[in-house]
Amino acid sequence: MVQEETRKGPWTEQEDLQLVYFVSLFGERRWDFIAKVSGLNRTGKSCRLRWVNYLHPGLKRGRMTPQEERLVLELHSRWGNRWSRIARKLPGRTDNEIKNYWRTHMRKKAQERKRALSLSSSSCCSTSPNKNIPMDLSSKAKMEEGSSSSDFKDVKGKMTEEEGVKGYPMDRIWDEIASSEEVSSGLGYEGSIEEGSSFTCPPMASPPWDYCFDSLWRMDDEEIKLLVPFSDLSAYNYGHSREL
DNA sequence: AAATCGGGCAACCGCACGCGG
DNA sequence: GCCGCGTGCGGTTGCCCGATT
Repeated sequence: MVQEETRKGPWTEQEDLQLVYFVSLFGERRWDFIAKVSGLNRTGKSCRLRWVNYLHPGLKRGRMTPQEERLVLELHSRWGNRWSRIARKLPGRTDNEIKNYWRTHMRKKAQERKRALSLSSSSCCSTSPNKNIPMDLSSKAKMEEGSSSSDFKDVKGKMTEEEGVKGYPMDRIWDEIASSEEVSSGLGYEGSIEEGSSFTCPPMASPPWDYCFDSLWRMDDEEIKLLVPFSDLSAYNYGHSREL
């Protein structure tokens, strides 16, 4: 018998149902095993991803709240692109979701700044760069010029190879975009996010996290301490079914 | 009304890490 | 110590759909 080719692409409702059923039977582990016994012609990785990003019962749907947006900004300025780590601070949100949010958010910001730059460059000179825009303008301009039809991802790929070597790593650019955004939004994160500081942040509206019994959003002691101002600790006092 | 563009998001890929044999 | 396997993570791609022209 010829082995059927592994399926790729969007999941069907039937596949979702199958996956949910088998996960309920065997738990959130042994994804290869689940992929096999379920009869889904998917890889274990694909099953896991589908579960984590879409089918998990604790997932929150819909737009990010302003509180979540601020938190993402704050945590990204602290940790960089550690999406999974950031996601653990946002119960109900996945790393993928946050990553996507950040990308589009930053793309928007980059476009706005590009617009602002082109406006200011017509009336202003290059000798007195705006202090709120710490980025090397030539690098930035290059970066954005290269983005025909504003396809930022391509630019980013190039930056890591070309610009990055020249001493302007993409991460730094993203950080600077973010930090300038923080400054401009008057949030003044800089002082409060130092390691060991009090890390104050506006309290999040406490969502009904009680249903998050599983381990997607576990956190270690240090992280819990960090988060105490945000939400009632007891919300995280659920049983963990798996170790990390 | 049709074509084009851009944002949002789901999913894939490759690499790294941890663990057991 | 090495190897293979399972899993997690970050980066990237491609599709869908609403907005705009």
